Amino acid sequence: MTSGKPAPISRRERPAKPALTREGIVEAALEVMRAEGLGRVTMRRLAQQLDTGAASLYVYVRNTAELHALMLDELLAGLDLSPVTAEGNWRDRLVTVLWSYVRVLTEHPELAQSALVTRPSGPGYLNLVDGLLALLDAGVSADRASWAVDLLLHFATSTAAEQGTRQRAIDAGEEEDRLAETIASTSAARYPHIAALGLDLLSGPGPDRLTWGFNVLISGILQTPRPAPDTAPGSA
Amino acid sequence: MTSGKPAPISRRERPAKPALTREGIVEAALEVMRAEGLGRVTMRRLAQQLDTGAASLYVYVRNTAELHALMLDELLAGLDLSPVTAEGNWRDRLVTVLWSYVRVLTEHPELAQSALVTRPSGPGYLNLVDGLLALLDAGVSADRASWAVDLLLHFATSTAAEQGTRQRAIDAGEEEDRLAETIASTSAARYPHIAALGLDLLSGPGPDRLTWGFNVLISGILQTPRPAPDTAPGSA
DNA sequence: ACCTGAACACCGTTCAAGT
DNA sequence: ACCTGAACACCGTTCAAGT
Repeated sequence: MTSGKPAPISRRERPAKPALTREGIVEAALEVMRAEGLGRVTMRRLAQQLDTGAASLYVYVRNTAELHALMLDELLAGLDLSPVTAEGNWRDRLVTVLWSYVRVLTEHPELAQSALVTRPSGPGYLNLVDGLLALLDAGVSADRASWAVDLLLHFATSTAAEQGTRQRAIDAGEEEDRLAETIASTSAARYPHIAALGLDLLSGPGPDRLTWGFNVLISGILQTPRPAPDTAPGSA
Repeated sequence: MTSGKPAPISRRERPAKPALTREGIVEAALEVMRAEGLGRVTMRRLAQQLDTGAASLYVYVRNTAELHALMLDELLAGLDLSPVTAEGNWRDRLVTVLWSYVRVLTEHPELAQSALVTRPSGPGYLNLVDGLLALLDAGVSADRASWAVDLLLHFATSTAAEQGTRQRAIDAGEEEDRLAETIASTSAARYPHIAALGLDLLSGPGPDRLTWGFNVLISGILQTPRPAPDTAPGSA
């Protein structure tokens, strides 16, 4: 992706065997993921890709969870944060940045899922958070921005995790069908409100819905102050 | 670990060997989960618990994902939905029900994670959705309630998934420490807004924060109409 | 119809031993 | 210091064969 490495070890020929580095491992992992999905990014498969043994990877990466976190951060480092400093309505710019975050995660939905469990902490993530805070600065106080950024990213991440994995999962659509069937066959007596809504309930998280969600969150944030700390604020 | 196994095979005595059923399997799975965590609820471990072979389970359960969904629905069926029909402010009652949902999921956080991927569709879930719709009915139009219930459950589920798994994950706290360290050592130049907030950024999703989140969502929902369908509404 | 053993094709992680 | 093979302790799922 960056630049062509000029044949590092190569005793004579060989595709290179690029000498293990943390960065190289992460890059290879992203490659495998793009080609075969995160499910195939296992230590063993990855070692094979790098022409080494699985055990070697543990010199550079603590475990699979850390590997995933590194992969995600690499992706986040590629985000376009220019809207942060652009002209125009801060709300619109905020939504734009959030959308670009969701877009990245939706392309690699399994990573989104792992981000839900292991909170990222790399430079890519910190950059994003800092940008979002800058945008929120225009609209809310700092303490509220702190919770707000968490809420917004949380929503964005979990939406991506949900959507994406669902596309792939369980033979695409079968699940949807099952739910649709359930709703259709549901006695209006047992679940009256669901029956009344019918299929609208699963119109699914299209783009409209995500944008609506962002707007709900932002409006809500603007209207809801943080509660005053009740117990001593410094209590560990 | 649990108790001394009292002579297992015995053709005469025996605790019963309860004859496999879908319900029995789910129940046993919940037992194993409560005792050893969802990570240990594997087909093989479960089969062992039920004194049979792993292959036998596939007669009753399509795969591991379905098993997890069944387990979750069983848990949801136990929710207290009485606030739905109680007296009082609908917003408060809505938050109460959502809180009870989160409480269940937080006790079994790994299930929350799986719920994010495989949308539940059992009676327990439908019951909950119907109840939430009933509550929302007091405040918003039906079409908005449809999206709202999704958004609220989504937030609740992912919060539980995040919190819970994080407690266990990566040696409890190490990750937090790492992030805190990063923030502390962060040059205020590179991430000025993060530096300005300092540790408040990771004050963590305590109860206050979840309640704040629900209030943000509800306020936002009340203020944000669904967009008018732009393209032909019936387009597949 | 239900149940089973055995097999297939995998996993993450550790560790003693090599270079 | 880094790398490796081999081992440990597991997985989900399928399938032919039994009852």
